[in-house]
Amino acid sequence: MNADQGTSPSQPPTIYDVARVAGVSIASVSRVLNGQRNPRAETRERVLQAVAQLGFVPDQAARALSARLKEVVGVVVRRPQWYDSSAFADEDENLQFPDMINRGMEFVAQRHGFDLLIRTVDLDEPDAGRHIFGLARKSDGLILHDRVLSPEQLDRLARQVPVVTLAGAPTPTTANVHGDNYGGMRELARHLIHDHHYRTFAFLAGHEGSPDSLDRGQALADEVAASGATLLQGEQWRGSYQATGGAQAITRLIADGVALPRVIACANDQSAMGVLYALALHGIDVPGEVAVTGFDDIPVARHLRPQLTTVRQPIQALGATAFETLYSMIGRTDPGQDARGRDIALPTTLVRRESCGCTPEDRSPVFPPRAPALPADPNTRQAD
Amino acid sequence: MNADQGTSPSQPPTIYDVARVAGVSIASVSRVLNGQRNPRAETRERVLQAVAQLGFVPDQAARALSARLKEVVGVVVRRPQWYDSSAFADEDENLQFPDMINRGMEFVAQRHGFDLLIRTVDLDEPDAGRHIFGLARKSDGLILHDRVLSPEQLDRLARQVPVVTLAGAPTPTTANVHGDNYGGMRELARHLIHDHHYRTFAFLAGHEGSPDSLDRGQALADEVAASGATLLQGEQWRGSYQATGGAQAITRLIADGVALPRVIACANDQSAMGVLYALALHGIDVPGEVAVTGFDDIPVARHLRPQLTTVRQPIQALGATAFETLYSMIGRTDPGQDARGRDIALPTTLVRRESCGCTPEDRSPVFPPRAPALPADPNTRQAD
DNA sequence: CTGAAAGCGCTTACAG
DNA sequence: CTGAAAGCGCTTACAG
Repeated sequence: MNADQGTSPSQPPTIYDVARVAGVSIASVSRVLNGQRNPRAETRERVLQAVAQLGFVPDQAARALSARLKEVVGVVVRRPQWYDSSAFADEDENLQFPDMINRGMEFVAQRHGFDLLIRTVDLDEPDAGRHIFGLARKSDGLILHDRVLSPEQLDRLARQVPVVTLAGAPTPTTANVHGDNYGGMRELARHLIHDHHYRTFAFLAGHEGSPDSLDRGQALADEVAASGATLLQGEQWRGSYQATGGAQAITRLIADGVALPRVIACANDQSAMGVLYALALHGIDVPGEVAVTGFDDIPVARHLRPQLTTVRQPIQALGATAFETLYSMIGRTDPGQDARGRDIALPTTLVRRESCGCTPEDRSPVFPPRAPALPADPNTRQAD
Repeated sequence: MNADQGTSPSQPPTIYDVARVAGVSIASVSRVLNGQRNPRAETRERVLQAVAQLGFVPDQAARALSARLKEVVGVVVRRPQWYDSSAFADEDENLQFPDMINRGMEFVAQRHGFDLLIRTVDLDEPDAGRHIFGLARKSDGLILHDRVLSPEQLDRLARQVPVVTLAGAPTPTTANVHGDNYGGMRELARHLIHDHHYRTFAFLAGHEGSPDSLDRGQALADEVAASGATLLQGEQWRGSYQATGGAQAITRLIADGVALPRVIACANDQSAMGVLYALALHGIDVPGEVAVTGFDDIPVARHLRPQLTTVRQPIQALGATAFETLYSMIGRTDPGQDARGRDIALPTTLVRRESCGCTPEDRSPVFPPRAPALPADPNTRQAD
């Protein structure tokens, strides 16, 4: 008899419809739905009944406008850049790492009723910054992966909305979350130097200016210097955090007739994948002739041949921590004891597999679980 | 002198601020920003000037409420389920496939000014459905990965908001997008049967009831039957679309002393990864003793040893097509010639690598590009 | 405990 | 071409 009967997409019911059916005011409907000020049992009952009958779910744009809270966090991921953009439009290469971080964010975000608005930006694009400011107006706060804004833009953005960066550096108005790059690479370097007695090294860097890459490279350089070993240097050891970048760098070095070092320590696992690929193509044995290591311990690292020795970052925890940090900044007007300005480092662990020259003693018949992927919920006594 | 000067997070400017600074009405501001009804050059000039000066960006919640368009699409991804949820909390295993699809969606979504609100749902959770309906009120439409709703729920949802499914089945009120599962697996099966002359097969299925898995299994079964070869059957050949599921299935079969078939065709690449892993653990040579194949051609497939023979799906195009289809349904009240009820299949291609027994002739020194990942923009004459 | 009303920040007929 | 005003669907002081 009414419009709701048709099969065509009818307008969803509004709070007015619920109020009418329940015979109460919209204020009462709002109150029972938001658990405010204990409505009378009967009122509550009638409202709930009407809500169920109509299948009412509040429109979140209206709610956001009124409550000044969207319950949405914007996430900006950097789109990989290419040396040769036409031949390698295969951007999916490095999907894994940022996506695992996002998964960690999402997990904790859900516990707070938040959703993630994900946006990939191409830094080559002229107004990448404008898109990020636009995203900010669809969200309550922003999490930025890996340097997507200039310091000036970042400052201007952080003045309008809470911002947390990943793999960046904290500013007075933003917080930063990262893995313990220096400590992780130091542990790996010591293993290579003292346990394996390797003497010549190269660090295949990530993209230019990346703080993660800088810290990792510095740790390796320091340990190599301390032990009197040799570190090859130069722009030819610049990668891109991608498999293609790693493969191309090695291919070029070999083509140029450069003597390879005993160890190639890569800025991340993706690069190492490309390096392994290129070395295999040229018949160079890993780890027999050249040892290769990564950083991150993305899930595929253990599926490579040889299995990749790497430094495990608590990838999902990075995302979870970034979200929790941002969440603590949202809706807070007092710039008092909040997270702004903090630099949060999460511990890493060395994972020795085969590509460094180790022989794993015990291989479990199934995949080793990636222990505590996420921190316990600090806001809940009991997991639900 | 005014509040904007401080370093504390000040309120972003509103359209009223812009109107005041420009000396015009908010209606005029709105008009120049939305390109409506050609405002006078001088008006336009003053507004733009004020906008730039204040760094004004419209609040999207307010815009959404007023314009009845959020420019947000909700994407629901299914969270993997585990046989043993405690030991394998390593959910990142199958991240790649859905995330690549999402990347394809995002790419075209950006061209329309849309963002993606991504939500992972745990089907074991009691009210997974409620969360999806909640997501719907934050979006203009929903894209559902791989069966996350019962047919009844789906119908109720589709009545309120446009819905496109991936790897599902179309309904009178929803559209579905999928790869050509049957055709792809048929081509692979014929290659295995007629080129390699294999005679015993097993199909490691995906999770129960998955239309993708069903279609792929059926294609294999049909070809095997047509050639008089043998297909092993039974619940022990049930996987989960995850590497862990594949590894466990094989480990269990071997423990049970079951004779392995000459070929294990897996429902997807992730499962094949786990199968390769488990076979290697038991010293079984691939493809010498057992050939293994996948489906999807996710980027790591070529990095496995042996390189994985598989059926390539146009993964990002699946996402892009899903978005375009949904987009065509948004804001459309006439249920006329729209996409509802359509089932859109995208072509697949066989990728012969090593795991089936082939020897790749030419390996390019770099990664072969994944040709046209995305369809051209039908709404733009010239790529920008 | 509950309702009438104001207000969140926009867009868009409606007049002029 | 432009402004005053209504309205999008909620939440939340403010009265009662």
